[in-house]
Formats: sequence, structure tokens, C-alpha cells
Amino acid sequence: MRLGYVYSVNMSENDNSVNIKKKPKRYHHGDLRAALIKGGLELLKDRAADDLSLREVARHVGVSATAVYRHFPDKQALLYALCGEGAEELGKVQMAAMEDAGGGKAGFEASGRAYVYFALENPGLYRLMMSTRPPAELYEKDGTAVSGAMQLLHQNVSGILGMEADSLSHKVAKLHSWALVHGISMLILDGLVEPEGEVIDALLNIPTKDHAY
Amino acid sequence: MRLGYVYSVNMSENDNSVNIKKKPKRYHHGDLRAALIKGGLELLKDRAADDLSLREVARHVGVSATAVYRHFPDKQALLYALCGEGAEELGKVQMAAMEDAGGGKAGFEASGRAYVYFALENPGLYRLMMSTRPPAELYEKDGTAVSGAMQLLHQNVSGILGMEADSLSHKVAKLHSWALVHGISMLILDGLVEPEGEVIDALLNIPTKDHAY
DNA sequence: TGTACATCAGTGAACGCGCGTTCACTGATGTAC
DNA sequence: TGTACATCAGTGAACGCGCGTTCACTGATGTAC
Repeated sequence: MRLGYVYSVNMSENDNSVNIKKKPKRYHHGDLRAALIKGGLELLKDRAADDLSLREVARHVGVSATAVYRHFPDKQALLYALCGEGAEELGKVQMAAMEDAGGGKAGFEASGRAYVYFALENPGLYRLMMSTRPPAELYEKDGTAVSGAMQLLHQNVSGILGMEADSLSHKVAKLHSWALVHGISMLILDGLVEPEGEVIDALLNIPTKDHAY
Repeated sequence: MRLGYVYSVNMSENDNSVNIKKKPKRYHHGDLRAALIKGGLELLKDRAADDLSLREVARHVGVSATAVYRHFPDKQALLYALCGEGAEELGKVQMAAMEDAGGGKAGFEASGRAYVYFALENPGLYRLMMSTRPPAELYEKDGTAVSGAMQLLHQNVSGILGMEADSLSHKVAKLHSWALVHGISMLILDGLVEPEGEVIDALLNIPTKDHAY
């Protein structure tokens, strides 16, 4: 059955002929835009890579490929929108994790764990976010789909670790944290490391003087 | 000019006609195999991604796409060979860095730096190595193109950090080291972090009790 | 309330592209006599 | 040393594929009167 149609069956009044009409599905007020984003996210959930095709998303939603062009100027714009969703979601889970852990250093660590688990649960989306440089309009800060996470990290390194902004140690601590969570995420997503919660959790603490290696 | 031919020009003896013959280039004893690998590595040097096509490699070497099939059963086999070269090279630079630094902990740290610089200098190849799971015949240990590096890491965590093999802290330290160098590499390759040697070097020390964060 | 009409969100056909791979072939090389 | 021949590393044409994008179109929706 062709998904892109709604079939209506009418029986004629005078004779007994049956009239099957197919009419294009109709989405109101940007529903299809939302559906395309939702569909794209669903597809990215189920795959390890970020090789999403426009036609595939349209197919998944049950709409012709050309319909996408009513809502996005081109494929890239659709991908940007997906990145935007991902950025928002990542920001949310990180903030929630911080608050759940009561803020402070424990909160900082929790946000790191949330980052990794977000990546593991959204392999395709996470990869897409990391490999896409959206245009400045979308992310004014630094032109990345993880700018929210970066901002949070920046604040935490200043506020919680107490490092002077833009000092070398501040930069180092920032890179350290990000590289660690990103590295773990990617190694697991690429199948190079087994995802062992015990090991991950043990690692995702901020090293301190009394941290035992 | 079509690269895949060698042109020979003969002037006829009796009349003045000129005879231009094109004949296929001929590679002896696996020369083309080596040339294809070399060409593939060259292409991977110049690109950020690992989206190498068989036709592109053949084109670059100046040979028809089908010629590749005389030396590799399929595209995947060519990619595996490239991974093999990368693995060997990575192992070499890491060992060299360790020895140059006089072994021990300084050597371990140096090998980490060598790892990152290898990744930065070979973006496409590094990505390919991390995203490819070669068949067991190629890498018996763990089926990755970085198994040499992993082996070295394993030994160092045992030997230099003195951790009991397969203990939790051994696993954690291993993941920590790898995630850090891999994370830094990927963040820079993906353009999310500026490559600042000062910051990288400051970070690429093994955390110790007196390490100041 | 009914009608005429502009709008615009869908449609399928078609385009050109590069890809991996197969095919039948050709002609240079190396070997046996 | 010269000749006949098998081998095999190349060739270009062709295949089917999925892709992003363009095009002219259709018909449901919402609006003005």
C-alpha cells in the first residue's frame, strides 16, 4: 500500500459502481515539518551512522521525496533541524542530571555521565551533531550543535572547578572533560570498546588529588 | 591525456605515415597493488572524511576502476589494506615516541601524544581505521585496526602504571587513556576544538596525585 | 449560506550524478620446446 | 635463438542502484463576496 495516499471508497448512488479515490495525505500548519523531524530522529535512533538520506526520511514518513522541499530548502536544512533537536535534548538531559545530583561537583560529574548516555542512546543523531557545522543563525555562539553543552561546560569549569576563564588550566580542564566524554562515547559507538557501565561510571568522575588511579 | 595508457609513436619505414599506439600501462609483480594502497593513503591524507571510493583511488593512480579487481576481491579489501598500513604506521610512531622519551611514564605520555599527532596528520586514514572492523584474519587480537596500539596501551597500563591485568582500575585506566587521546583527536578533526599544541600537551600527561587541575 | 477563486502542500516523472561490480575483450609477458 | 602458446593484468562498455533536486501538475483548503 502506498503510504502517501488516503484512500476513500464511494459507492455510486444510481448504479452499483464502486469508486476508489486516492488523495494525497494532507498535513496542516507545518505538521509535515514536525513529522519529518520526528521521522528523521527515529531513523537516526536505529542506526550507528549518520548517513541519512532525504528520500529515506520522506519514505519513512510516508510522503514523496519532493514534499520535503515544501518545508526545507534542501537536505542540509533538514539535517540542521535534526541537529537543533538533538542540541536541545542534550542540553535538557544534562541540566536535569545536574539538578538531580544536587549541583556542585557531583552535578558536574552527573552531567558528564548524562552526555555519554545521550550519545549511546542516540548514535546516529550524536554523530550527526558532531560532524555538522550548522550555519551561524542556528547556533550563534560557536557554530556547533553542541554549543549548549559547551556553554554549560564552560560555566562549570569556572564555577565548580573554580578556574579563571580563558586561563590555560581552564582550557585544559575543559578539553579534558569534553575529550573524555566524547572519547568514551565514540569508542563505544564505533564498537572499539565494550559498554561496561561499571568502567564508564568509575571513569566519569573529575580527577581530584585523592582520586585513585 | 588518458593516464592509463603509454603512447608509443612509430614512423613507418616505407611511407611517411605516423603510427601512434596506445598500450595499457603494465605493473609487474604487484606494483599496482602497492600503487593503489599508496594512492589511497594519499587521498586519505587530503580529506577530513573516510568516504573513499574505489573509482576515485583507481582514477588517482591512473588506472581503470576494473583493474583494482585484479588485486583486491572488492572495495572492502582495499580499505582493509589501507587500515593495515595505518595500523603499522601508528604502531611505529608510537614505539618511536616511547623510545625517544626514554620509556617509562614519560615514554607512555609521549606515545599518547604521538597517537594524537598521527590522527591529526592522517585525518581520513584515522577515521577509516576507527570505523572499520577488519576481518579476523587481518587483526587476530581484537578485530580492530588499532589493535597494536591497544596492545601497547595494555602493556603500559600494566607495566608502567603497575596495575593488575583485567582489574577494574586497569580497565578504567586503559579506557581513560584511550578515550582521552581519541576524544582530543576526534574533537579537533571534527572542527569542534582548535588544535592548540600548548593545551594538548598540557592535557596529555597521565594524571597523578600531584597533577594540578 | 453558497460560490468563485487564489493559494499552496502535496504528487510522479525525470534529470544527471557517482558509485560498486560484471562482462567480454586484448595484448604484453613469460615459458616450453 | 626463434616460435607457439598459455597466462593474466589491463581495458571500456554496461548494469542497476540510490541519491538530491527540478519540473509541471493537481486538487484540497481557506477566503472574499
